[in-house]
Amino acid sequence: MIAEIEMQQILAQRAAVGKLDHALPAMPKRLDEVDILAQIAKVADIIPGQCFIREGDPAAHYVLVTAGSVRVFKALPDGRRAITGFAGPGDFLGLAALDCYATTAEAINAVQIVRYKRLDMAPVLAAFPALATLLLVAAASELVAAQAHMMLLGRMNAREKLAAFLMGRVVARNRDVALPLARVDLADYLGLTVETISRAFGALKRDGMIVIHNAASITICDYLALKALASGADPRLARH
Amino acid sequence: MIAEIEMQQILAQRAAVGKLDHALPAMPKRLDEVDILAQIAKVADIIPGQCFIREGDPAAHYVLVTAGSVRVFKALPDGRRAITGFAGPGDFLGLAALDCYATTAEAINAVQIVRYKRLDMAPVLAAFPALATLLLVAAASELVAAQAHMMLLGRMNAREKLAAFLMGRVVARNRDVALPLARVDLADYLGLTVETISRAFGALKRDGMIVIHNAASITICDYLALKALASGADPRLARH
DNA sequence: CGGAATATTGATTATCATCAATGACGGTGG
DNA sequence: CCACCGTCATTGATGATAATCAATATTCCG
Repeated sequence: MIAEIEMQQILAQRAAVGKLDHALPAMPKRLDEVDILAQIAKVADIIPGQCFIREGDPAAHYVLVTAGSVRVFKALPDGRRAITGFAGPGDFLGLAALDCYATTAEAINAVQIVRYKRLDMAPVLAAFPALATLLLVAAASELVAAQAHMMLLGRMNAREKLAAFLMGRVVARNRDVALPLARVDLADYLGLTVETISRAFGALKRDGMIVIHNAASITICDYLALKALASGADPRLARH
Repeated sequence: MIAEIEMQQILAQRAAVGKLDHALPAMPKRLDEVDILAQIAKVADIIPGQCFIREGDPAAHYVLVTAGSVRVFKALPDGRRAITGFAGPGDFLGLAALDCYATTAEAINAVQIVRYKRLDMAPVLAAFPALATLLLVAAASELVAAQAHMMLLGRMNAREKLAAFLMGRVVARNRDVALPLARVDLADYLGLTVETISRAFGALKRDGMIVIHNAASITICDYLALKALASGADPRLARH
């Protein structure tokens, strides 16, 4: 859900290495930025399950994910959890923060990140406005995704939520969808329980919209029906 | 929910006038920005109920609200609606847009706006990086609010949602809360129906947390209890 | 004052959560 | 290689919460 800005990824990966790649002809104008960014960047490896951004902590860094998958969430005192999104290579974390981080970020598997000190960013942004534009686009993308998700959480039923999620994971025209996440995470992302997720999967299967190979892999059969469901054409389509 | 950046407001209001205010000593360094902004700004008056940003339309402008209240929402084909936020003077709209606007913006009452052509913004941002930072902060604020709202929509029950909304509308230590919006809007904002909103109000009243003067004005009695409810300390606190 | 729009209250139903049990999967160690 | 155990996913039975449908109250304006 967080925008994948490939240029940022390129910048960060080079920053991660800690030196410039003068040989790359595609973006010779960016070298200075990379140079400066590299100076304020720190690479870190995160082990699966580890949390590397904590809700409420002072927001000291922007964090770029360069490898692995991350779940981003908020939690209530009594343990209820809402996953606000997932992040992968090229995604920026820490954009949604003022003084403190608003969310917690946790590694789903082995993750590599690059931290940029926020304080040090100001002069960089001033020197390289294109970078500011990139950050702005990244923030805008997240915002667009967040708004779509608010509609999903507030106004869609279980089957529609699941259909929308599945549609969002379709790559190209391939109808095999991979679900590399646990049911708990899916539930906390869609605002449901694991049991309801299971039943919604079962319902979509019964209606011939999908085939379930196993918990982590399904195939879409009736693409149009699933799409109609996901787009909220009619809540009655989503019954039983 | 959308950040109120007073400097932006100042800039826009001056831009709206269409000329510079050389007499203001507080921010003499900003005059050039204002000058340029004024050239790409267009003021517009919006009558109550009118829609001035439409979901799906090409995102041609950034829009700054200078007067009045705005509701920002997404709609499904069958009419279901999710209000993603409200905007007032000083709030920026159109940040959450890539190619097209992701949401619709509608005037609740008489509204005045200033439109800035997106295309024309690029050189301005390049020339005045501080402006880019302001936009970034505005986007970050919206993002923080959006994430909090996702938690609310996905994981809170009706009474908690209402309590959280009320807490968010408390100004200073004043316990009189104004609700200048219709129940339908509140319902679409909290992901509930008007009936459930009514009953949740009734429940909070029965529990002695609030006093309801009329549909548009309540007073908080038990501030701590309401706050505990709003922060999601325990869902059982929210029963009956 | 009257009538429309809005809000509340009541009765019932639908959806989803909860509690509980079973089943599948994956890794470990015998 | 397979039995065992723990985790995760599914299925079932029941209950709670909120939606829906319907009827009244209230407010807002002309």
